[in-house]
Amino acid sequence: MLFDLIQNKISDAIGEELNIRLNKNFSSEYSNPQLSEFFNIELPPGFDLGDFAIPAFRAAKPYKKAPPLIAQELAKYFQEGEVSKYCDVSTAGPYVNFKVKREILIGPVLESLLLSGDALAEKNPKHRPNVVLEFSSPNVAKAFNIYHLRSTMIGNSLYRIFRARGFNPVAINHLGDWGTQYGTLALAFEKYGDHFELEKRGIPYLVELYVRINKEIEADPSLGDKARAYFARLEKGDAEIRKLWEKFVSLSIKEFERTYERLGVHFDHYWGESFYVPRIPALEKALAEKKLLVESEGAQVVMLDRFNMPPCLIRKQDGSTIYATRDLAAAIYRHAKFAFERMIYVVGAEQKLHFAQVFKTLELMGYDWAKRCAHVDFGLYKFAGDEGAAQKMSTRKGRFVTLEAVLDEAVARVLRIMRARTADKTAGMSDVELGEAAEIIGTGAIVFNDLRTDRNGDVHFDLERVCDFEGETGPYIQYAHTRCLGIVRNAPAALAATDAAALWKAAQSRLTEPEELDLIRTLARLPLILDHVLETYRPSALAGFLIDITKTFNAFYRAHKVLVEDAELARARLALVLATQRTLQKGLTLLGMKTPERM
RNA sequence: GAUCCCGUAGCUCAGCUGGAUAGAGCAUCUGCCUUCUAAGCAGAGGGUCGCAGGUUCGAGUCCUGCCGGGAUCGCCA
Repeated sequence: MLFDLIQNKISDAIGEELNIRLNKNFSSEYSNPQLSEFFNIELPPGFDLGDFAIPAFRAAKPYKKAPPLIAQELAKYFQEGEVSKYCDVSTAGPYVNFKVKREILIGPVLESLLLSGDALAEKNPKHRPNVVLEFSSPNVAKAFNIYHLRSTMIGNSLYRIFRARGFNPVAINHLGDWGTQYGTLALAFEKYGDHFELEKRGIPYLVELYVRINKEIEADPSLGDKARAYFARLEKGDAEIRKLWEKFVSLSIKEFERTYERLGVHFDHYWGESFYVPRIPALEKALAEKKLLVESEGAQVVMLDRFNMPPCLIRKQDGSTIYATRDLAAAIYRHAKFAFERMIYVVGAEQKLHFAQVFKTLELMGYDWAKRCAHVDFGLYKFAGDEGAAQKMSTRKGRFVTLEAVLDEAVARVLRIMRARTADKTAGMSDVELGEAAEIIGTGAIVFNDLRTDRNGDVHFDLERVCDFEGETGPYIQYAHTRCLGIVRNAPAALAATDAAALWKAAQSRLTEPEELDLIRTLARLPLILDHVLETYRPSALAGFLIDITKTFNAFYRAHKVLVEDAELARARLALVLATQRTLQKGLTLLGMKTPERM
């Protein structure tokens, strides 16, 4: 997009002058051709200083001059060069600061921000490389609990941002539909299962059975062997167990899809683990041909001790496969199918070793694309336990919080708040509209709380706190967005009818206040932030950025009235409000959140 | 025991990958609805960035060693 180019153009121009023009003048004196070693471009701490900066510390030694002196000489060169068309160049002690000129901000930058939301933040190269994203991947016959939200929303957000930035993402839901646990469940169902109850209660009933059988296995380990035997039968194609398993899978997918729809999450493929089972023989053949497969303690494994890792298990003692086997087959299949530029696994940090083993095994098999696979890991959800200590969830122990219950609670609280508001705020809103808004705000609060936390750490989840809806929350951003919409709605007909070109023109002559220009500067950083998210796989950076925009907008909102008597000034500020509204909407959409019309 | 992650205000977290005086939110205190939505805004107090060394012009950020918390370490996923 346009302001994307401008940001790049400015920083490129700075870099270019650094390396070519300045080089000529400085290098003869100091005989070092690589100025970029001594100078780097960075962002200053505040807009009052500038939009870009170059510190002069590192050059002090080779040039044998004090940093402030170097900064001054450097600034002089920039002031005479190409960059001075876009920026005011000044020095502040040892720093050279570049402040984008007002006519650039209210010119091309604002113009591009006024484009429709779809064009905002987008990059459209001719070639769109495939990026495979595996995320969410809940286990069949288990509740979709709040812990799954991390993988689901991080993956969903990356999916949306990849698409916006010129990639072709492929979303795969790697359902946990295979493995010993289905032997365990089949055993439980055979022991005390009831088809009538299953039809009536669905997944919760299966979860109950699962918790019950695990308690028994703990007391009687021989039952565990029996469960493994059941899975071995399933894998060999035992018709009776297979039929039961299929029932569990279809019931589960139906339930998951309800949740995905509520969250606006989309998958291109539901390829669970079982999907890759037919491809395992070919995998084993390849492993054997490369002489990687060895027998150890009765199991078939790939030894990784050279790399300081335990062996990667391919087949267990009882002859059945294990998740690593399926992950290997899956990776090979996906590469053959998509020739991906990157493949990203959004899976919890507790599986770090597992993915290290899988990637290493692929590498040993000679697949150079193993380097392009990444495990995007994240921490746990923790709850305040009875003793005040954070507690980990465990389906086996029956300790979990279902996502549905959390979302419902948040929505109910929002509804209560909305109903308690003064009549004029929700005036004209029917019960249905009220309900729809509450759904958007409530789920948004939960989603935002999840995404704003850096994925490296654990999420301390406290429903009371999350549902406070004050301060830096999802509703905070949605609220600013509805304020923007409110201004547009309240604009007199003549003003509202103004087209984008006229708005932009008004802005060019009338936007002068610092709050107005800072808002444009902030909005203009969206593309930089998005690319940062894709480098680090951290949607939390986007969440934090939306908070920044909201704060800056609220400061503007408080300081200046938009719909003023002076029609031209009103038009100018309306342009800014529209730019903010579109940026916020785009940002929230990329996080997987919706925007209510009123709240 | 080994490997990896985390430790920043009373609580929950940012800190743009080494730069300008360590920032928010919650909680506490003080102001602001006759101005487009107060789920908001402005302000105050609160810090030896776990501890000790090291690298450097410069360290919350990098390296080493401790301390504390968590995850993982072959037949679960």
